[in-house]
Amino acid sequence: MLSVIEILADCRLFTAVPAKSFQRLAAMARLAKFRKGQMIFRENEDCPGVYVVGKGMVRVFKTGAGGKEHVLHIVEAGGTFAEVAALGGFKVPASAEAVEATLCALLPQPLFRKALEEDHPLCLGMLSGLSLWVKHLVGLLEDVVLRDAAGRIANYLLDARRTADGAVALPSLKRYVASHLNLTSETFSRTFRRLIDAGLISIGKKNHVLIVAPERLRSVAQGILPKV
Amino acid sequence: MLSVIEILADCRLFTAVPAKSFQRLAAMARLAKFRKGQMIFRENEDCPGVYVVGKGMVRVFKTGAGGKEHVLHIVEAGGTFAEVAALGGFKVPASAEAVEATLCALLPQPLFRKALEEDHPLCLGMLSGLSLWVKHLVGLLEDVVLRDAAGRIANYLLDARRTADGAVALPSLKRYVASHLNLTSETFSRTFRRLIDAGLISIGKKNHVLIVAPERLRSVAQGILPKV
DNA sequence: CGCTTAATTGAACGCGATCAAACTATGTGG
DNA sequence: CCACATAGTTTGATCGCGTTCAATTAAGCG
Repeated sequence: MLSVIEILADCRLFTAVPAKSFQRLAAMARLAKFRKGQMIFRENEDCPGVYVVGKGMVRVFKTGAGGKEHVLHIVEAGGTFAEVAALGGFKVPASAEAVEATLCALLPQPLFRKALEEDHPLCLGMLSGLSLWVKHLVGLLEDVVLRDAAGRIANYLLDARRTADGAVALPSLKRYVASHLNLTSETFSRTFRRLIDAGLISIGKKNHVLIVAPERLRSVAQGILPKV
Repeated sequence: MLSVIEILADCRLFTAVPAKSFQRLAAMARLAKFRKGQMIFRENEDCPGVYVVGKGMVRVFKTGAGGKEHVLHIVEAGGTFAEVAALGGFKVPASAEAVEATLCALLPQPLFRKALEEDHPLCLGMLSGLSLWVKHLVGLLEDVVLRDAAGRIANYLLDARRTADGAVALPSLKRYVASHLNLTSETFSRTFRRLIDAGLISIGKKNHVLIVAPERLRSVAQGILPKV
C-alpha cells in the first residue's frame, strides 16, 4: 500500500515545494481510504483539508436545481482537491465522490494553514499551483462557452494525458466525461460516433481512444466542424 | 487625479497585506492610463504585471472561433486583473480592454514576483485573494452550466454590488453583462423584460435596477421560473 | 438636428436535451 | 454454465431554449 510520502511526492501541486517544507507536510498527513461510490464530502460542509489522490479516482461536482450535476474535475493519482477551500478557509463549494476504490493523503485544514503561515517556500509553491488551477478553470469556462459539442470532445482528447502507446484512456464511465464537458451521455455518444465516422479518431480496447488525425481534430477543437 | 497609493489602498486583493509590504508595492507601482475603447493587452501576450483599477472600467474577455467573445470579468475600481498570469509567470490567457476612460496602477511583473519571493505576508494575502478568485470562477461556471437565462440574470443581480440606495448599477453597456452571462443581448433583453413584467425588478434612471422582490428573485436564481 | 451605435422586438431555425427503447457488458445465483 | 438481473451505452424521435437573422425603436453625441 502507498504511504503518505509516496502520495505527496507524486503530487503536481507540491513539485515546487522544497524538501524541508515537504517533510512538514508529510508529517501532518494522514491516509484516507474510500470505497467505490462513497461520498467524501458534500457541498457546503466544512473543509477537512487538502486531499491528495494516491490511487483511484474522485469526481468533484456541483449540484444544481432539480438534482442536475456538473462534474468540475475528475481527479486521478497525483491530483488534489479541496485545496481552494482549505487555502481560503471557507466551506467546500462542491461535492466529492470516490468513483473507484480510492486512497488519499489528507492534510488537515488547521495544520495546513499553520504551515502556510510559517513556511514561505511552501506558500510560494502553493501560489503557482493555484494559478495553474485557475488557468484550468478558465479553460473549462472557455470550453463550455465558446465551443460546441464536437469542439469540446476534440479539445478534451487533445489535452488528455496519453498512455504509453499514445492513446487516451477515458475514465471508467463515459457519462462522467460527458458531464465534465457539460453534455448528456446521449449527445456525447452521438458526437463521439461522428468523430469516429469522420475518421478523426478510432476506438481500441478498454475505453482507449486513438487519435488518428490530430491536425483535423485540432481544427474541430477550434470550431471547424468535420464534413458529414 | 488618483495616486498609486490611493488606488492600491482601495484594492480588495491587498486588504490583508501589512503596512510594510504595502509600501513596497506602492514603491514599485506606476500609473497606466487608457482611453475609452483602448486595448490594454491581448490574449497570449507577455504579462506586464498586476493591474489595479483605480477609476473606470475594464472588460477581460476570451475570443473564440469566428470572433465570438466571452466576457470573463468586468473589473471596476478596487478590482485587479492579470494577477494570475503575473503569479504563475505565463502569458495572459485573455484580452483586456478599457470600456471607459480608465486609470490603473501597474505592478510590473519582475518586481512583483521578486516581492512575493521575499515577502511572506504579501504571499499569504495573495493566496487568499487568489482563492476568492477561484471561488468566483467556479460560480461563473456554475452559472453557465446549471442555470437558465433567467436564473443567471437573477443571480447576477443578487450578487452585484449595490449603490447607496440599494439599486444595482449595470455596466454602461448591457451587451457586456449579457456576454458575461453567456447570453446574446437579444436574449438578455427579452429575459430582463420578463423579470420586469413579473414584478421582480424595476428599472430606474441611468441603468439602475431596483430589486423589488428579492425572495422571488432568489427562487428564480435557484431554477424556479416566474409564472408568466 | 442628423448620424452612429445600442437596445428592443419579431420570426424561424438549430443544437443539444429529453423521453423512450433496444442493445451491450458485467455480474450473480441456481 | 447459463438464465437472469442490473447498469451503461447507443440509437431514434421529438421538443424547447436560446441563437440567428432582420427590422424597428431608442439613445448618445458631434
